[in-house]
Parts: sequence; C-alpha cells; structure tokens
Amino acid sequence: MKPTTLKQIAELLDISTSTVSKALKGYSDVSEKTKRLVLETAKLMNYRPNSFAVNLRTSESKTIGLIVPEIVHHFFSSVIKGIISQAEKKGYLVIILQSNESYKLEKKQLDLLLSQRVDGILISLANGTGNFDHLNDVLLQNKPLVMFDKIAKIIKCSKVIIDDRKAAYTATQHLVDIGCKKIAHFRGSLLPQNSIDRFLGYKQALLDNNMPYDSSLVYICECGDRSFVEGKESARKLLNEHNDVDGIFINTDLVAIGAMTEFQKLGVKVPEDISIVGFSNWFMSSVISPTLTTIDQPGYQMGKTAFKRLYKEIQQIKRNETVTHKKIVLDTALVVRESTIEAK
Amino acid sequence: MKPTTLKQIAELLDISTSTVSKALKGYSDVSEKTKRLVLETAKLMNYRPNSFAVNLRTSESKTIGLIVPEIVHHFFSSVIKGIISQAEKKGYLVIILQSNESYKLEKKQLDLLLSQRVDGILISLANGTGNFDHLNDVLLQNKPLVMFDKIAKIIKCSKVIIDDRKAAYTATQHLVDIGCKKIAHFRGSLLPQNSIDRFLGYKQALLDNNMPYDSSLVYICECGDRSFVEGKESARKLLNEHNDVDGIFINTDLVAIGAMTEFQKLGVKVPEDISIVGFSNWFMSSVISPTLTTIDQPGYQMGKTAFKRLYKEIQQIKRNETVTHKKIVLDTALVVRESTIEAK
DNA sequence: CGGTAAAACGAAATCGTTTTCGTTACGAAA
DNA sequence: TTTCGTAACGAAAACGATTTCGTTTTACCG
Repeated sequence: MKPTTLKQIAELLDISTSTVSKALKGYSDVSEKTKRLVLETAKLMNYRPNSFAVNLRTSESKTIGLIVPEIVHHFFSSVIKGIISQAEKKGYLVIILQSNESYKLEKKQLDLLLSQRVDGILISLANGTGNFDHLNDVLLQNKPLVMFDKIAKIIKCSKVIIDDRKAAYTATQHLVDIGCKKIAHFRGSLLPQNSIDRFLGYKQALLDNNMPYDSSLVYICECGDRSFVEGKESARKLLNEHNDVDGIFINTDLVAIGAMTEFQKLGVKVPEDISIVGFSNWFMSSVISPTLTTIDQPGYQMGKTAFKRLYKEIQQIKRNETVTHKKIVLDTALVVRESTIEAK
Repeated sequence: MKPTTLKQIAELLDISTSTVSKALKGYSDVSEKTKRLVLETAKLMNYRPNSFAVNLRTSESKTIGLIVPEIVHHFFSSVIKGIISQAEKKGYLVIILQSNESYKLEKKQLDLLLSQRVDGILISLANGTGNFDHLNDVLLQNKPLVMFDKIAKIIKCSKVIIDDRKAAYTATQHLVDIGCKKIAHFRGSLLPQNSIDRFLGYKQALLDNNMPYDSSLVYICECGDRSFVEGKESARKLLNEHNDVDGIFINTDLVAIGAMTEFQKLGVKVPEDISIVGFSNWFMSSVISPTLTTIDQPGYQMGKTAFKRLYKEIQQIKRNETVTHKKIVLDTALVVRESTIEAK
C-alpha cells in the first residue's frame, strides 16, 4: 500500500541502502551484478524516489509558481500554455494561482508560494496592485522572480513585455493612414502600466500627425469582467458626444467587440462609418463579423520566454553566480482585418 | 541568505529545537514567556517552516495534480478556475499539465505527478486515450483520482460529468419544437464518450419525434485546433449534399460559429434559412452575431465539484476509511439566442 | 605466499521538522 | 527532610534519499 523505499529494496536484497541508491544512480563503485539486481527489483516493486526526501536534501522542488490576474482569458491562458510547455521540457512543474485582480490576494498567494518553497516565481500583476513590498520580499529571499505583461517598473527583476506604447502608436497610425480624421480612444483603467502606455502611444501618434489631442475623446473602461458591456456603453456615449468620430483605437479586443456590436445595433456601420482597431488579437477577433483589426500580442511566446528567463536565473542561483536581470521586449504586429478600411 | 530554520532560532535563544517547534505550534508544555519570545524572534527572522521537511514527515504535500487536454479553451480554463478557487479554500495548491490530446503525453504526465507525490489527481482524458492502464496505476497506488468531462466509464473512480445525451436530446428537441423538418448533426470525433453520447441524444430525439434518422446528415469534426475551419468546411459540404436542411445541432460552439460564418458568406441566413444550436456556451457565443443558441456546460461548477469530491477522498484515505466513488451529473441548460427561430 | 592496488560495499551524517518519552527543577504536602 | 506532583524543557528517533569517507573483499603481481 505504502510506496516502496530504498530500505525495502535493500532489506530484500540484503545489501545496504547506500548501495541501492548508488546502483540506481549509476555510480561506478557498484558491481554490474548488483546494479542489475537492484534495477530489476526496483522496477518490480515500482520504486519511485520520494520527492519529499529528495527536495529536502537538495533544497529544490523543481517546481515554479505562477500568478496571473485571471485564468479564463485568451491572452493569459496562452501565456500559461507557453510557460507549461517550456517548463515541462526542463523538468519543472508549474503551480498556478490567480489573483482575481486583487492586490490582497496577490500578496497572500506570493506568500503561499514562498512557503511552498518553489524554485522561482512568474507573475503578472493585478490591476489593483500599487504597493510592491510583497515583490521585494521575494527578491530578499533570493528567489528568482520574473514579471511579464503587467509589470512594476520599480522592481529590480527580469521582465518580459511588449512595447505597448509603440504598438498603440502603430495601431493609431494605421487609423491615420487609412484616412481617419477624428480618432477616439477607449483606454483601460488608470493604474496598470499597459493602459497608460497604450494611451501615450495613441497620444503621440496624434501629435506626430499634427492632429489635435482631445481628452474628451478618451473613454475609460475597467477591462474586467464587464469588458464587453463597457464597450457597448462607451460606444453609445461616444455617439452622443462626438458623432463625427471616424476611427477608434480600443485598449482591448473584447471592449472593441462590445463597441462593434453596439454600433451595428445602432445602425452605425463598421468599418464604413467608423474604423476600429483592438488590442491583443483574441482568437474571437478572427471569427466575428466583421473580423477585427488588432495588435497581435504573442501570449504563447511570452510565456515561453518568461520561463526561459526564470530558468536561467534559477541556474545562476544554483551555481552561486550573481543573478542578472533582463528586460525582454517582444515584437507585436498589426493584424489588419475587416474592421478598418481606407476612407474614400 | 538561506531561510531561517528552527535550529537557528533555538541557538539564538539558547533553547532546544523541540521547544521552539512546540512554542510555534502552541503546545501547552511551553511557558508563556518562552512562547512569546519564540514567536517574536520567529517573526523577526521571517521564519517559515520548511515545507520539504514537513512534507517528508507528514507524507502529504497539500498539492494536487490536474491534467487537461488543452488550456487555451474556454471550457477548460473555466474548469481550472473552479478547481483552483476551491483548492485554495482548503489550502491546496494545483499543479497543471496539459496532454495536448495525446495519450502518450497523458501517460507520462500522470507518472510525473505520481513521482511528485501529489495528494490526488484530477483528469479530463485526451481524445486519443483508448488504453486506461495508466489510470489504474494511480488507483493501485491508493491515490485519489477524479475524472471530469472526458471520462472512461471502465475506471473505478469518482466522476463529474454532464448528461451529454440528455443535453443533446434537449438541443435537438428545441430544433424540432421550432418547426425544423430536416435536422443535421455535426458530431465530434469517434472516440470520446461525449461526442458519442451527444450523437445518441440527437438520434433519440429524432426517433421520438417520428423523424427519420439519416446517417448522411451526420458530419464528423475532430474539434481540435481546426474546429472553426471544420465548421466552415462541413457547412459547405452540407449545402452541397442537402440544401433543404433547416436545422443543425452542432457538437461544439466553435464549430457552430465556423458554420454560421460560412453560411453568412454563402448567403444562407441564420436563423431564417437554417437554425443552429451549438454546445458548451463559450463566452464567444454570446457576443457574435447572431448570438448562438447553445447548451450551457457549467465549467466553473464542474471544477469546483471535482475538487470537492477529490478532497473528500483525500480525507477518507488520511483517516484510513474506505474510499467511496461517486458519479456526479451536473445540470445543463438550453440557452436560446438568436441563431434559432420559430419557423413561419 | 605476502603485499598492494583496485573494486565493491557500508556506516553514518545530513537535510529540517515533529513528537514521544524522558529528565530536571521546584513548590507543596506529609 | 522526604516524597510527590507538576510545569518546563530537551534528547533522540523518525521521515527517505544521498554522499562522504572508511572498511572489506577481490585480484593480481612479484
């Protein structure tokens, strides 16, 4: 019933546990005969090393922790997939927690992971996170920490991100290029760096094209559970307040889809009357009608890259080398689809 | 640099590790004075019990394993969320692996989890899984195993599922009720029980309504990465072969969305010309146009229920009680939206 | 046959925590 | 003063695997 131990094998063969251990690990000071014998009985008894004991001895668990704001989300689940696939290759397992965009939960979970003594931690911050002491706690314990997507610039650790500002600039420029004269922006909430940067990219693009920046053309959406509805609401408001807008750059795809749905309902044609660019390239965006022009945010690759970076730092700590930090910026791409069209 | 241990606290206070341990755990044979002293220094030195040592002693890791065929998938990510939320409440962490619908990977990952000595395992089978020895291995080790959604009837363990057959029956009956005269079915691949049961539900509904079952009206889709495209292809084929079909029950939402997209492109109106019912109630289905009538498959609740069941069995094993197995069937609901309409 | 080197094996410590079972010390009762 | 009880503490074993450093055995050569 209880799993086989080295001791049991040793007693059965009437040799010492040391020899059994060495045989299993292929040491050279074990005769071929006993080696064979041990390997056979081990297989027969379905022996598996007790990972608790191994962990205790080596002080590593071959496990990393991952905290995301939300699991049921195309971008994050892609990231998770990327992380897991890469981790598996290196023999690491991944413990996943979700902060539900709550600072309090995030803090608690980080603590949990430290207590569990994972070998490293990957995190994408909650929108509500404004205090970063809990992150510094991790670094103080000399545990590798890599942040991705939603990061805190102030923390001294490796980061994997996209250039939100540049991507937003590209998106807005696209609207300018196709002939939009009055471009609105549905931005995310005020805290996270991403929505700030995207906003700044939007603004910069306007200025560089000698178009006036008008703050009343910027609408705020929380981009949480209500994204779709927020998109609808903002679309309706926009029509009331500025019915001559001919292009919108929207912080995230789901809000954009909400907006498009509302426009269709109100008889405003996308892209004929208004061109729309989203952000993230959710899978959904390629199957709705009209398909959505958007910025492709490489979630899977981000996950892979983040793990690789974390792995490198774990190795560095193991070898007592000084840990290096790196900021890795992944490329985004504008995906032009049906929701934007050249003005006639 | 290295984490604080009991020994360090003991040496600092010039008492034994036993006393320190007892003080931290609130034993009664420690004086109030030393208890306070220990607690203070522990906090000061940021002491956390070494989980490796604790695990070794208690033979449990407070960790469970989860294997799903695919993470980037609305239903499964909802399940994952349900599992994690519930696990957290009970102080359990969740290690997630994905089988990529591959039997070989699934087997390997199950082995990995056993080696890691998780306290229990939750699994939804890969489509490719036809052999079940690896699952019995888990049970032989006396480890609790709970299967959900994609199960193997033959394995003696707890299961959490929906009644696919009944749900499919309801979906088909809905098409009959609104007046469809010739109803097609896009089914999933041949192996998994789900797609078999949904097919059987479809067939039964036809028979009960005195409508002829015609196997040429049943199209097979693998429902993997290519779901959307498969939906389009099948839609096109269907039009060629049976242009008088006025209703389709489709195995999964994404295929349905593919089909709808193709119909729209080919000038066939949904729901006026053809009514469509999907399955799963992906979030996407509520935001596309027309919104999709579908069967709501309660992923989040399934995750919660599966964990609760696993937790109960873990407790039973801890207390040396005999482990009971249960088959839990969750309710589904028909969600009527715009893709189906009463025939005139 | 004695000696030596190499080959094969084992004892024991270690990782950090927990818990059982003593042991000590001290005050109170006899 | 002796005895007993109790409060407070500590020694040590245990969980299972690993590895260092001996120790024993074998083989071989002179």
